[in-house]
Amino acid sequence: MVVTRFAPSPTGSLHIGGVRTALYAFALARKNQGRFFLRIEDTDQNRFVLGSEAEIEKMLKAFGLHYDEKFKQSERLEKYQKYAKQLVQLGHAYYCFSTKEELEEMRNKAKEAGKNFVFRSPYRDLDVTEAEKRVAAGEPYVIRQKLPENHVVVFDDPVQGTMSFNTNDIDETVLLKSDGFPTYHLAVVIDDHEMQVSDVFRGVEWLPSLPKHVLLYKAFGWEMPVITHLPVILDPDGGKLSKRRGAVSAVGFLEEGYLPEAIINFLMLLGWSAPITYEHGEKEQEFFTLDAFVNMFSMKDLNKASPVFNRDKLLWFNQKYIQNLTADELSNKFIAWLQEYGKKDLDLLKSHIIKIGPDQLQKILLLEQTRIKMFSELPSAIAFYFEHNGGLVLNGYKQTKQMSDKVIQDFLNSYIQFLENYAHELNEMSHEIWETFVRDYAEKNELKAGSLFMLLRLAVTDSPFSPPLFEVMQILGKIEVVKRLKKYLQ
RNA sequence: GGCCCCAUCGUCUAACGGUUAGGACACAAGGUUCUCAACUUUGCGAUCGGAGUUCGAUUCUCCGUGGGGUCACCA
Repeated sequence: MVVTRFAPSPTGSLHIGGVRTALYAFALARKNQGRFFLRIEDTDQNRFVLGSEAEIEKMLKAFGLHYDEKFKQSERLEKYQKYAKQLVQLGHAYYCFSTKEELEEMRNKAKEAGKNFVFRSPYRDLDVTEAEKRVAAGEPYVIRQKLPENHVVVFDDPVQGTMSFNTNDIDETVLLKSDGFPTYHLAVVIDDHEMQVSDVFRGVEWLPSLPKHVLLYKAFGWEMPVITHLPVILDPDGGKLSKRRGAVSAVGFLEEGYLPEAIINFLMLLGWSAPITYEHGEKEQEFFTLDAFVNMFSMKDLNKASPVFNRDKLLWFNQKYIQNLTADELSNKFIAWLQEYGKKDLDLLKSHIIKIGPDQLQKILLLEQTRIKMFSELPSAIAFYFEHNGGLVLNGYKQTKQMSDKVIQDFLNSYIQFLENYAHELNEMSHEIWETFVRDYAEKNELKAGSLFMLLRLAVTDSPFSPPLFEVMQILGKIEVVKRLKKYLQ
């Protein structure tokens, strides 16, 4: 049975790269009707961040990456200690009494001398009973892995291919810390074995410590899972994805108003391509639902090179996903976003939205649907429906600068009259009647229709950019439109 | 610096050893249009360099160059 897991540590916000790792692990498990576990790697007491675990779970849920079971390493401490001691008995580990400070000094010396430092403890060949005596006497200690000398470890990775490492280049790493907690190296091996994990996905940053893990499996006599090292996601500026250009955490993207579906779709394509063949010149499919991805997923389509995180492309995906929302979805998701991630300064907007009701909100959002790329643009885009300043210089714009104040006043007056003479609400007026009025007026007065439209736009929306004017005015209603226009009457 | 890895348009990527090296994002120009968008058409644009192997290398091998990862009692 295929068993995969996602194993983040609760040391802060979940990185977007972590979501991608989880996505692949999830996909492999689901595709093969296997199991997908969440394992919280909380063995570092110093870096523990409260609330981090809850956030990880919340994100997995938001992205649709549902897990079958959850484990926590901190709840399994005795187990690690037991295995560490077993390793000592087997001669694959030893008690070490060197202090952190001593080690640091050795490293610094080697660095100054321009030499590479590969740690070999003075205690590695100490008699075990002797060592146990010192431990029993209360001396602080760690348990270190004992490596064979000049031994080549060969490993095969589905994505990275075959790699080999020499133990002479590798430190004898700590397996059990002096606080009794295991390090990652010990804990992963034990847990993956005990959870019967068949396939591991993790970042390439683990590659250098891979031989340690291989040797541990050997020492225990356990069968190894297939381990796949995923390339890191790079920043456009080089190096790891950095915060300078926007969010890097999963929540961060949700806060900015990206849809989980869009993010996950973008993430799929970052290092994976669909096994579909196309005709020469034919457009390729790049929209995939999670289910479609799971069905198509295969290790062989994973890429080895490190991709650069292209925010423009993500934004484009998000725009497309927003465009494809139904009116209900659009308003529901926006309201959910406002409630979940809307900051304090949006409280006023929230109350406005509640006041106008869902039908009116939907009309407003529909007009914005093709105009925004993420939800965070929406509050400022729709603010004009609720607040109106009316302080613009109407002929201060490219389309209106030819118009004198007199011309503007005349038009405003007759337009207001036109509205007031209309017996019903604007909803009942046809677009044609409205547009004909403006165009006829322009013609009679030798004006450009475009400049009149712009004039109205400026007066009604406080902005030279807005959704189609007539639809906006229909939403605002006759009374409100007239009120806004009258602010410009002298 | 040691060890490990990578290399196709600016970016994500496609291409049984044989293609005018394809698609997408971005960018530019045109169309549409009451503004901004959206939509649409077209354009720009790549096999890192050098040796091999081969009738023929983007594809295989080696060497350079460039980039990345990692060298904790962190994961």
